[in-house]
Amino acid sequence: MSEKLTIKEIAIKANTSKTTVSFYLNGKTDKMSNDTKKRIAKVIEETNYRPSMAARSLNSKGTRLLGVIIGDITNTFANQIVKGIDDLAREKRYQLIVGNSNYIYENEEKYVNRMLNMGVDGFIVQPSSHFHDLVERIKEEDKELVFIDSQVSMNKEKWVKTNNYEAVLEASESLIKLGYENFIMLSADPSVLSTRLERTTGFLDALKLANKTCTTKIVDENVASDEITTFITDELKLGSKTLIFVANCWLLPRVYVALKNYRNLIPETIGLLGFDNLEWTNFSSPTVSTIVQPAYEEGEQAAAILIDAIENLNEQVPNQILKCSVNWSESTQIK
Amino acid sequence: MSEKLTIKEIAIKANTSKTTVSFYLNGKTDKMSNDTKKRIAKVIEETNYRPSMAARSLNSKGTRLLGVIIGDITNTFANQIVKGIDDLAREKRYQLIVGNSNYIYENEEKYVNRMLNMGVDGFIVQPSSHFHDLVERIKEEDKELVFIDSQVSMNKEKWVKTNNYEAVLEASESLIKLGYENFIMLSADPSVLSTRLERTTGFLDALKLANKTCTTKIVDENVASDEITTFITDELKLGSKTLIFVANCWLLPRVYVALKNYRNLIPETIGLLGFDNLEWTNFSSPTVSTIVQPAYEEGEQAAAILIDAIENLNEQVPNQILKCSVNWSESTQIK
DNA sequence: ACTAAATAGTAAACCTGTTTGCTAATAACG
DNA sequence: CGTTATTAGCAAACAGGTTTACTATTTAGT
Repeated sequence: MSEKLTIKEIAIKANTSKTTVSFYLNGKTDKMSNDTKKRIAKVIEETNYRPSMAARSLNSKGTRLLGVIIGDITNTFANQIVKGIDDLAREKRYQLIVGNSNYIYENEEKYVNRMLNMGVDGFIVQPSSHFHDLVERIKEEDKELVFIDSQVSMNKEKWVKTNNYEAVLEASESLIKLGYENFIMLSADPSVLSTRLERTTGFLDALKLANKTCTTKIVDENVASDEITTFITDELKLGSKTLIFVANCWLLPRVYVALKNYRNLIPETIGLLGFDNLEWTNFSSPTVSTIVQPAYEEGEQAAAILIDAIENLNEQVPNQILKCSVNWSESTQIK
Repeated sequence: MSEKLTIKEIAIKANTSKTTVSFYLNGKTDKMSNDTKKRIAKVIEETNYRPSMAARSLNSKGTRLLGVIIGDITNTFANQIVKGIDDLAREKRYQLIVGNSNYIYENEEKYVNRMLNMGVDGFIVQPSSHFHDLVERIKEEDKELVFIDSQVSMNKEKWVKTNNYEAVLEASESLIKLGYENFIMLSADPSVLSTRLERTTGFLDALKLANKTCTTKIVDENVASDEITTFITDELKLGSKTLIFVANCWLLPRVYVALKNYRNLIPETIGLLGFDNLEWTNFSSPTVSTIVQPAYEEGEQAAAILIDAIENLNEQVPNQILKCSVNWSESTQIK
């Protein structure tokens, strides 16, 4: 079927030239008679003509594509971020290309290259700590970059994040006051993601201020549930009030399962504090207290900053720190 | 900085012609001396040259972009589908562009147009019932299309789905045998999505076979929780065993909350059967029985079929019906 | 040794829009 | 009325690759 129509055919049908049609399509209609405009509009309408993006972006006018690289899109937090980005991007007529890095440098590199290939106008990245080298590559090609959630260098880049450190510090302090004596922290490798480091440091600093110590376990996503269960069981010094802080949302369910036989001790003897707005923590018994990040807003902000940079406006304030809130629930006593 | 290099410069540096470099880039190296190959490889390596996708796809060679249009990316089911598609696509060097339709025709249309603009090589779509008109538009442009989850016309299109009807029918029948007398069904509008219709029909057919009747409530995503709570409360004829079937994953938490004051009656007096693999149903108390679709596999299959069609291979069998399983849990008695 | 076939490589046309530089035609001005 | 300024519009060059059609050089075959 589709003899795919080109701007040339439109021009012929509208009895004008390619140039004029092109101007029309790009809104440069100031030097154009109403009659011509109408003729072109009519033909475009009738033929349902849509210009080829490929040909357009050949002239390096930009592709209206944004590259989004995020650690794990299957978790709710990342999901909401992307939704926030997408909603704003769509409003501004940009389209997302999303990549899942699993926080692995090789994947980040692969996506950066691919997205540069495709001619994205800019990047929003939740970077692993190794992303550093890729920043240069992106800058070499004059593409804009906004970090989200985590960051690599505070210096020159644009970013949006949440106050992980302060939020954990404050929440921990208020829990310490409730009389917990024994502390356990579980986290994924803090050297991989700056937010992880902020969270673990926040917790440890709170303990330090209160002269408490803590047992820490660093795990990765492949950790066996058994291993966590064994660890938790070993570390629970029953009799002394224990607070368990789980720094990553995907880790929380595993810890929760490990606590299966101790649920009746929650929250009096065992306190549990997690991260992020997970649907199930509202339905579990007991429900779980979590520190909640404004993920959707984070995404919106990042998109606004990026698009602003791409279009050379200077309206958005870069580098925003958004505040977390705490969803106090049954797994911790309330002050 | 970046004097962006073109194939011409590479050719000059490698002391050869554009043509030869182009052939090299596309793997047409059969008629090429090893020496030439090495020279080109070296220059590309040194300069970190990457050809412009825009220029490439101008020659209508395809963009290696796949358009994915899905109802609601924030639910786990859709998420797993997209992950399945993405994993396979990445393996085959395709890139996804994902759009959220919210099951609304206008959004579907917008995304189809935009993705056609961008020159995607094909579509994977979870279509609303109104998608019909867009099928033609896609076919007019000779793009491939694979429906996933839902479908519009059984006739000519390719699709991958799960056996919603049979799964619901069987699960319901086995529950009816346990002695439930009173039946409640909640669903989103079945006329919008074919899977919804299959599920509701499956449930009603099971009841019909057993000579039972059912109270049905059709809601949309904006329904107030209060409304559901009131409905549930009104319909629960305590004393007679009641089975509640919730046909949509996003609806289940709202119903669950509505049952707050009746949880001790579960599962003896009240049975609850939901849909999809939701993390929280494993942590709630009681845990919830759900019919689980093999979402990730569905995505993989769809991607395999689509890519197969794009590349004109005929290796994949189109039109697969994957089997659901049931995650029997505490919200229903077990046979 | 001489033709036919295979090999290695290239110049030029092409894909579809955008942008530049120029030309008529009309309007404004003195 | 003649000259300049403005308006409306177009031909041609261009963007960065791919593909076609053709040439020159070897190799193979008899």
